[in-house]
Amino acid sequence: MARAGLTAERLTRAGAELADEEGFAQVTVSALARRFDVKVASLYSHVRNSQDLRTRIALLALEEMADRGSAALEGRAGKDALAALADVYRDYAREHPGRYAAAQLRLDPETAAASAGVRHARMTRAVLRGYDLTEPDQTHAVRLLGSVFHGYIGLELGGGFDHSAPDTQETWSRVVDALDALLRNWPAAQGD
Amino acid sequence: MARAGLTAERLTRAGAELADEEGFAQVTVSALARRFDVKVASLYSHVRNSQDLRTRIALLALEEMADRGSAALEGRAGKDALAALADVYRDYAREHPGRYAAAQLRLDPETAAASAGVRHARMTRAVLRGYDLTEPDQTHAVRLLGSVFHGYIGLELGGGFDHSAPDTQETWSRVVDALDALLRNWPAAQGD
DNA sequence: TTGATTTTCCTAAAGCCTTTAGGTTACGGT
DNA sequence: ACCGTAACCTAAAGGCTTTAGGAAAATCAA
Repeated sequence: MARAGLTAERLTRAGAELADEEGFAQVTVSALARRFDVKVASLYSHVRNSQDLRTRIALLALEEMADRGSAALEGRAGKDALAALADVYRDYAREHPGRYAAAQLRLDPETAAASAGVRHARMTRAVLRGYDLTEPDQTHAVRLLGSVFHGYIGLELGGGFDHSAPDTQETWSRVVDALDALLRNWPAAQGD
Repeated sequence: MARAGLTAERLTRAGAELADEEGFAQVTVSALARRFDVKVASLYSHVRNSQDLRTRIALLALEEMADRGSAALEGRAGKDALAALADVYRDYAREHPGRYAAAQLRLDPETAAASAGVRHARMTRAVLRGYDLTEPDQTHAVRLLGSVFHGYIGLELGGGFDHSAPDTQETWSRVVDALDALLRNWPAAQGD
């Protein structure tokens, strides 16, 4: 019988689609085998195990987001850049909730260091170059931006904002405005 | 042979401990049965199913956090209240990572409405009373605070800050300072 | 073209988790 | 003491993961 043409890449891609359609938690070796109409054991020639599969999807998502981020940041600076990067993350999460969830997976240090995660860190710092922050404050700001993006998207995707009134798009712009105002006027360290 | 004295409550509590020790994902009906030295099927008299067990743990965590929050907010206002509430969440997450993870579980609307989640929303609004925000802005601010708390704690717990320099405690205070400054000086809606 | 080699995919099987059905047995109340 | 109601158990089916080892397609050489 003809072969299915399995490949780590094709499996990863199909896994990402599965994640977006059914949720990242539903990405299993078995489900993927069903998609390719192939026996489960066959996948193990291409992917080490279930964890490996999920990690590959995470890396794919990080890469895709980083690509979008780079493109969005080209030729932008200041608030423009901030808003662009923020939208990249939010839009990606809305278009690809499963992939976005995958990207939150905790990677072991070496994998993380070799991943597109470092590009993300660089991009955030690039945005912050548009503001006047001293070095230690820049790190605090990187963490704050990461927290807001990750936190907001997580809550919005999880339906945490479903039962309150103003629509989430409005809040999102106001949050970006607020971050811009904050970075433009970053408070000095408080005396104790 | 003597009975184990199972109860939905005891199972929930033990499940919460299991979550803190091994991670929320490792909370399974089987693991819990092993803890009580009881056959798996026995748990199904007290808990509807695996999902039900996890939901109960989530509700417990929400309740515990709300209790801490109420206590922390008593007699505080303004930045003091903001910092206190922020610390409640962060400290709880650090002490009880599994429970905290459980609290992120997406609940169906009725369950959520009957949960301590509403107390959390009330507490955040109470903190915001210490700042001068119009009604729609207050909602935006509620969402921003939720995002920052949830986002920061998620990243810190996930080890997202492990590989950068300043310690996370320092960043946390600066983030709270920043939020206070921001709320004190909330930017008006931007013209387009 | 054909034979050897490699790679792909399969069968088989063990282990763990979930969930349901139906049977015992311990305990509390009368 | 006895009786009914939990509480707990045995049994079994179904799903996912992972490994071991076999069969067949594709590749490449002579």
